[in-house]
Amino acid sequence: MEQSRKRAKPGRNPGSGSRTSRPRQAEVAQLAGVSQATVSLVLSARSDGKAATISEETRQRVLDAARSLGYAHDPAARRLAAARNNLLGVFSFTATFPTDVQHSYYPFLVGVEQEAAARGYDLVLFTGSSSGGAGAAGPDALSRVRLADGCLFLGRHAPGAELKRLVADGFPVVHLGRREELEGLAWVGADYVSASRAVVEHLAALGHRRIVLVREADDAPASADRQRGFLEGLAAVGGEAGPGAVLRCADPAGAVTAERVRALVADGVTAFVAEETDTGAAWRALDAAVREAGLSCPGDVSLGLLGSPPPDLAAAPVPTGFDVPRHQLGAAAVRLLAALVAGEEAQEPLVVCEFRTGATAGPPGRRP
Amino acid sequence: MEQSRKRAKPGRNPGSGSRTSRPRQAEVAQLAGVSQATVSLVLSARSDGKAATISEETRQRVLDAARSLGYAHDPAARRLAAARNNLLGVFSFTATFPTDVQHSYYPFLVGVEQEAAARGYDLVLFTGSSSGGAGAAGPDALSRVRLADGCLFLGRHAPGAELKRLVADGFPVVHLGRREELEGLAWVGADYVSASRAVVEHLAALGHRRIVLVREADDAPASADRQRGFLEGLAAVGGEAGPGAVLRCADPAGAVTAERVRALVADGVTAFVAEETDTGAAWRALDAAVREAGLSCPGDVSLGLLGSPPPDLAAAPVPTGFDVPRHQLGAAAVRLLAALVAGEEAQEPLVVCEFRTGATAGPPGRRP
DNA sequence: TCGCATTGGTAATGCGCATTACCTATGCGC
DNA sequence: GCGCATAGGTAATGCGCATTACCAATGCGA
Repeated sequence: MEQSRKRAKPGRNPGSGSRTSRPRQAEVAQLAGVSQATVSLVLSARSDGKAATISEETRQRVLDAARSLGYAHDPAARRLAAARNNLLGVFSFTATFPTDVQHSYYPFLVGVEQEAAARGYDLVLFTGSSSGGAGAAGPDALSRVRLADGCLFLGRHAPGAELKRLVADGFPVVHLGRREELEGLAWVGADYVSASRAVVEHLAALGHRRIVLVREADDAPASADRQRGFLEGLAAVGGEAGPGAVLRCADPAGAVTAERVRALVADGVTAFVAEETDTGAAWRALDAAVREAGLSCPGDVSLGLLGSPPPDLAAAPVPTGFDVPRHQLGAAAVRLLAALVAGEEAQEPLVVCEFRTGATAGPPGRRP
Repeated sequence: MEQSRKRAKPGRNPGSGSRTSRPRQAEVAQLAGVSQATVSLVLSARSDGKAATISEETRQRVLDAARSLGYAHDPAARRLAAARNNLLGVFSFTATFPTDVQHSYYPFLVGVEQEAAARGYDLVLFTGSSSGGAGAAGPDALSRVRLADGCLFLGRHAPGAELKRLVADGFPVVHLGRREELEGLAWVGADYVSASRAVVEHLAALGHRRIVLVREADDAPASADRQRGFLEGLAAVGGEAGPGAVLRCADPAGAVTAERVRALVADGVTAFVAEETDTGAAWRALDAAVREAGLSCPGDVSLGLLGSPPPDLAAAPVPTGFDVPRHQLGAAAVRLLAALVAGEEAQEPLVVCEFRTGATAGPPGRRP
C-alpha cells in the first residue's frame, strides 16, 4: 500500500490530539462545520471581488480552522485541479543550478526573483538535467516544468522543438533573450542595437570617423544586434562603414594582434569597439593588442565595449560602453510571464541598456 | 472556463492531423487500442520485475503510440496519484539567490546534481522566497516542496518548525549539515570534530603546545564541532587547554589585532587556528593581524585553518587545515534522500574531511 | 400573497494518472 | 473432461483540490 506513506494511520481519529498526517481541506471543513467546497472557496479567495459568496463569519471560522490545523495547499493537487499553483518555473540549460554568483545567469535570477516575489509568485528552478537524469533523453526533458504555471527559459541553448511544443500546448513560456525564429514564443531581450549605436555616436561626437568593430564569429542574435547597431550608428554619423569596419574573427586572440592594430591605426582608424560575449574574448584580445602595441588609451586610440567587461577586467580603466540591465531584464521577463499566465496578451518591449561613459574614449589622437 | 487554457479545442477530433493539446494516456490508449490502465502500466513500468503482466507485443504497441504522440507524463497528476514523480527538491534558505559573494552552495549542488543524475532523479530547486513571495509568511512557505518526492535542505536557516512538520507528515527530508536537535530529521554532515583534531595533532607533532583557536561568536553546530575537535586534540596531545585557548569573538577583525597576537606570542603561544565560516572573518582577521604584527609564518608562528580559505585568499600560502568534501556531502545527502523516498531506513555516516598540509605550519619559532 | 432576485452554501464532478479488484481466455495435470 | 492456475488485460476508484450546477432560505416589490 503506497498510501501508508502519506497517511501514517489509515484509520485515524480526527478528534484526538496527536495528529500524524497533513490535513486536507476536508478536515478543515469538518472542524469548521462546513463543506470542503466552502473551504476551497475561502482559501483560494482570489482578490478578484468576484467571490462575495461566503459570509464573513463563515470565512473567519474556516480561516481559524485552517490555521489551527496548520493547513497548507497541496501544490500538486492544486495544479491538477486548477492549472494554477502560483509557481513560476525557471529553466536553465546549464548542467547545474546557476546559483554560483560567478555564473553569468546570476544577475538575471536576482531580477527574476525580486519581481516574482513582488508579484506574489514563488519560484521553482529547473536545470538541463546534465547527464543521465531521468528525463535527460526523451521529450520528457521539459515536462517537469508543467509543475509550474509557466516557465522562463534562460540561455540560447533552449531546444526549439521542446519550446515549440510547450507553446503549442498553450503552456505559458517566456524566453530570456531574443528568439524570433520561433513563431509564437514570447521573449524579452536587451536593446543591443540602440545601445551599440549610442556607443558609436558617442565616439563620433568625440571626433572619430574610422571605427572598427571586433566581434566573434558567433551567430547569436546578441552578436548580430550589436553589429547592426554599430553599422547603423556609423551610417548615421557619416562614418566610414566599408567592409573593413567589422573584424569578424573566430579566434580574437589570434586575429587581433598588436601588429594588426598598429596597421589599422596607421591606416587611419582611431577607435575600436568590441562586443561582449560570455568569455569576453573580443574585448580581452583588443585590450591586450592595444597595450602590446604600445598605444595609449584613450590618448592614441579610443576603445568601446558593447556590454560589460568580464569580472577580471572590471578594474582600472572602465571601458566606455553600456551596461546590460540584467536585473531589469529578469524582472521584465517575469512580468511578461505573469501576464501570459493570467491569460493576457501583454508584450514587453526591449529593455534599454544604459550608456556607460567610461574612461577609454577620448578625442582621436593626432596621428597622420 | 479555465480548461480552455489546457485544451485548445474542447471538442477535438482525435484523428485529424493538427493536434493542439498535450496528449493524455487515454489518447495513447485509444491509438494503441488498449485501455488507459494498460498505458499506465506500460509507461510506468518499474524495473522491478514485478510487472510482467503485459505482453511484449502490447507493450510495443503502447510505446509506439506514446512516441508517435509525443506523450509525456503530467508531473502533477503523477505526484497526486502515486506520491511519486521522480523529482527531488533542493531548498536553499539563504537570501534566495545570495547576493553575498562568499556565500554560495554551489559546490554542494554540484555533488547533489551528479548523484541525483546517477540515480535517475531530476532536481527542482526551491528558494527561500526572500521578500514578499507568496508563501513567504505562512506555513505555506515550505509547502511547495511537496511537489517533489522528497527534499534536501541547505543552510542552517531552515526553520525547525517547518522541517518538523514535514518530517511529521512523513515527507522525506534530508538536511545538509548537522542538525541533531530536531528529532527524526535526517541529515548528513562533515566530520568537523575529527578534522579539527587532526589539525591540532599535526601542529602538536611539529612541536606546538600552546595553540589558540580563533572563532566567531556563532552557535552553529559547525562552529561547536570545530571547537570540540580542537579541544579534544589539545587534550590528546597534552597541550594547554586553559580558558585562554579559545578566542571567541563577535567581531574577529576588531578583536584579533596585531597587538593581541603579539601579546599572545610573547606569552608563549606558537600557533593559531581559525575556524572557517561563511565570511571567513576569523581567518581573515588572523591572517591580517599576524602580517601586521610583522610575524613571519610559519617562521614565527604557525597558522591553521579549520576548513577552506575564502576564494579571495585562496592564493599564495595555502593554509594548513582541511578541506570539506562538499561534492561528497552533496552526493551523500542525495543517497540518503533517495533511500528515504524509497522507504528504506538508510543512514549516512558523517563524511570525512581531507587533511591539507598547506604551507602555514612549521616547527615553533624560538621566541622566549 | 405570490413571484422573483439575491445571498450563502453544498453536492457533484473531473483534472491525469497509478493502482487494485476483477474478469476472461488459455494451458495443464490427472 | 473437469477444476484450477496463470497470463493478459480492463473497469473502477481515488489522490486533493477548484469549480459549477444547483438548492434553501430570505428579502422585497407589486
